[in-house]
Amino acid sequence: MTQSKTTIYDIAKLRGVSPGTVSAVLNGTWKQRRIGEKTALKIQQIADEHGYTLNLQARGLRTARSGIAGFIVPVHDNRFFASMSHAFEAEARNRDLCPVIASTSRDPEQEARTVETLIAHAIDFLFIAGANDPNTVSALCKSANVPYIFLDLPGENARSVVSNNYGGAEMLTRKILETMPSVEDARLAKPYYIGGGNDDYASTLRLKAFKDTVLSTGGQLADDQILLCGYAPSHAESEIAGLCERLGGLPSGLFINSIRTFEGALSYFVNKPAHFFANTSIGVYDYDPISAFLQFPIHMVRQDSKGLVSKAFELLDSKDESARLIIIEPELVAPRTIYGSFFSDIG
Amino acid sequence: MTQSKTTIYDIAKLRGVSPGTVSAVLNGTWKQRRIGEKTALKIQQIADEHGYTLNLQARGLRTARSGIAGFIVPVHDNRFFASMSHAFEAEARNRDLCPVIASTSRDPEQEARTVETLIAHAIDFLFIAGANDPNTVSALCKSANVPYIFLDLPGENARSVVSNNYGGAEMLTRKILETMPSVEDARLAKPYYIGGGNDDYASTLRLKAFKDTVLSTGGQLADDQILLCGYAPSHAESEIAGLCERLGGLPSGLFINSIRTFEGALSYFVNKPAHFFANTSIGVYDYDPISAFLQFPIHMVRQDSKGLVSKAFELLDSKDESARLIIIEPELVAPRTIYGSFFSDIG
DNA sequence: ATGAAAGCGCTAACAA
DNA sequence: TTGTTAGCGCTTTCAT
Repeated sequence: MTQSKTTIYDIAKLRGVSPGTVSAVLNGTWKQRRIGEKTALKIQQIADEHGYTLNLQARGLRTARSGIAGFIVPVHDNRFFASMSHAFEAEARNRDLCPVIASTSRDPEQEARTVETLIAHAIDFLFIAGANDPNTVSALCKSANVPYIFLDLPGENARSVVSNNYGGAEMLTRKILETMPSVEDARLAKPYYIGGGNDDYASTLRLKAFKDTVLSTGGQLADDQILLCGYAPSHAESEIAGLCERLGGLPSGLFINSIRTFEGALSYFVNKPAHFFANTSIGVYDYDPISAFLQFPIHMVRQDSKGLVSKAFELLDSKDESARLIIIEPELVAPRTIYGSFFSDIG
Repeated sequence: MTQSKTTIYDIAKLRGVSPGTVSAVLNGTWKQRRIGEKTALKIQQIADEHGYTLNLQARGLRTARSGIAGFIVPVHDNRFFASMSHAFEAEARNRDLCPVIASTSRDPEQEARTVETLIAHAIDFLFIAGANDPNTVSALCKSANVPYIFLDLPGENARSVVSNNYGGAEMLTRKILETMPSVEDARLAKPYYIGGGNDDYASTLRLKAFKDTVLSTGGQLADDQILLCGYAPSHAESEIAGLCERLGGLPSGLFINSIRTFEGALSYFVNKPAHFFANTSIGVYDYDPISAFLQFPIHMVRQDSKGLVSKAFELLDSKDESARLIIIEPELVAPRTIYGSFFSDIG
């Protein structure tokens, strides 16, 4: 493999035509350039024989576009974002673009660098899901004149498509309140909220919805009902262990803010007997298909990842570039718990 | 935003120096070019003020490399592949490369097109996980002189890093056989295998390991113990429903070939009472954290996605380009089922 | 310590 | 119906 790559010049020379002709043939514009079919065929054939491969960097340099559609996610190993990636890929392919997906590990600096790199590759447009530093992203895209849309987490003064965190949390809280068994012990007879913080966009809205809904339905709400322990499963585990020990059992209602928090809770639950779960109603703000089959019923909120992506593409198509926020409704998923005979009344 | 992008020429003119100088300053080679520090600083400043952004396509065209590391996965929304993507991103970033991840939806044609596109962008190297048509991928990369490594599914005559499917399935089968409760009914007292096909690389090995292990431990093995129903959860659901109806219950051993097959099985299990699961031992060839907490114990195999990726990078670094197959061991994950009191003896 | 200039491979406007 | 040519923005060798 000492021979360097074949270019249109090589082919032109081989066939005794001009590079321009070869170019036209190879990129499909030869009909409008009214190039003879025999020439075209022959050129194609030579290209194939010599294993010609297009140099997209050269084309991109010339045309000032790359045909790349960029998508940035915080992490790949997360159902919600992975599902968005999937939808993004499909639609980008539909449009004959090359989807390029990058992740930032939630690091603002890496986010900025990634955006810069993508811009430097002359991407056609950029979607950013769960941005860490929306303002910087906005500034970079704007100055490079690259169309961009935020997903899941909105940017100020930019086009954004987000999930209805408030509405979803309200639904979930209502469901928990509805199905909360009545218990004697006053300290147990209250809904608790666990997981995440109050600093990120989504969690702030969810927590507010939880509070509003509890209060508006005449429930009590004290500070000790809110356990902000971040997203790490291990923290959630110790936090919920502490709670259950303080209270002497599971509270009758539990709003769990993410699937990772839930995993932590499960680690604590693992040693508990079945009756431990008899007097509680649990909701998780996230979706996982297997959680639906646990021995106790879990109410889950599934965000519409496909819907988010497809709306973002609609926004991109509408030439209206004014900032606007589109809100997509999530869905409440009922438990499918195996314990039909036991819990079905509160399912 | 009518002004077009700033280039090194603009900056050169602004400062009254030559484009070459600006280039050297902006790409960090100015020290070895022995350019004055004051000049360098000034040029940097002008670049910043004018929002200069590098054009990587131009650089790539010139240098014939792009600084892009390519990774192809079949799908994004899958724990195993998502985890590999994550590891890939991290390591590529470590090396100051831009990680680009694309998926093919298991479509060989899309796979080929994606490889071509990435090659056309002059990627530095390519990893392909779960390739659909390894031979085509090999041919394309080889002819473009792009280093490439297969992951999870090996290519003929190419460097590959794969999971030990045979060994993993053997472990899992052994564990199932060990923990299989003894039952009266002869038709139930056998291990069954469900899910996938016998055409793809991984499944072939797993099935073979299952058969070998069952036979080598003196077990019986008839055709009806093997249910190849593909990967769709819905197929798995009806298949397992049929099986349980034929047998009058769950067999005492069940080898489930993938998490999606398992999801299908759960859909059938959902209406069953607890005693339905009393006399069975279930193993799943895949890992899911929440499955570990189901009411009946699930033995799982977790493939070492990080290990696969890191070995692939090692292979890339070793300049030895000869084809070789590296095998990574998966891990058997014990159940953490909540039913400690009930199933702990067979856990 | 810096400038000049060639050229990476392709496209597209203009000629012929 | 095809050829010619001028760049796209950057790097890099050779001058100075």
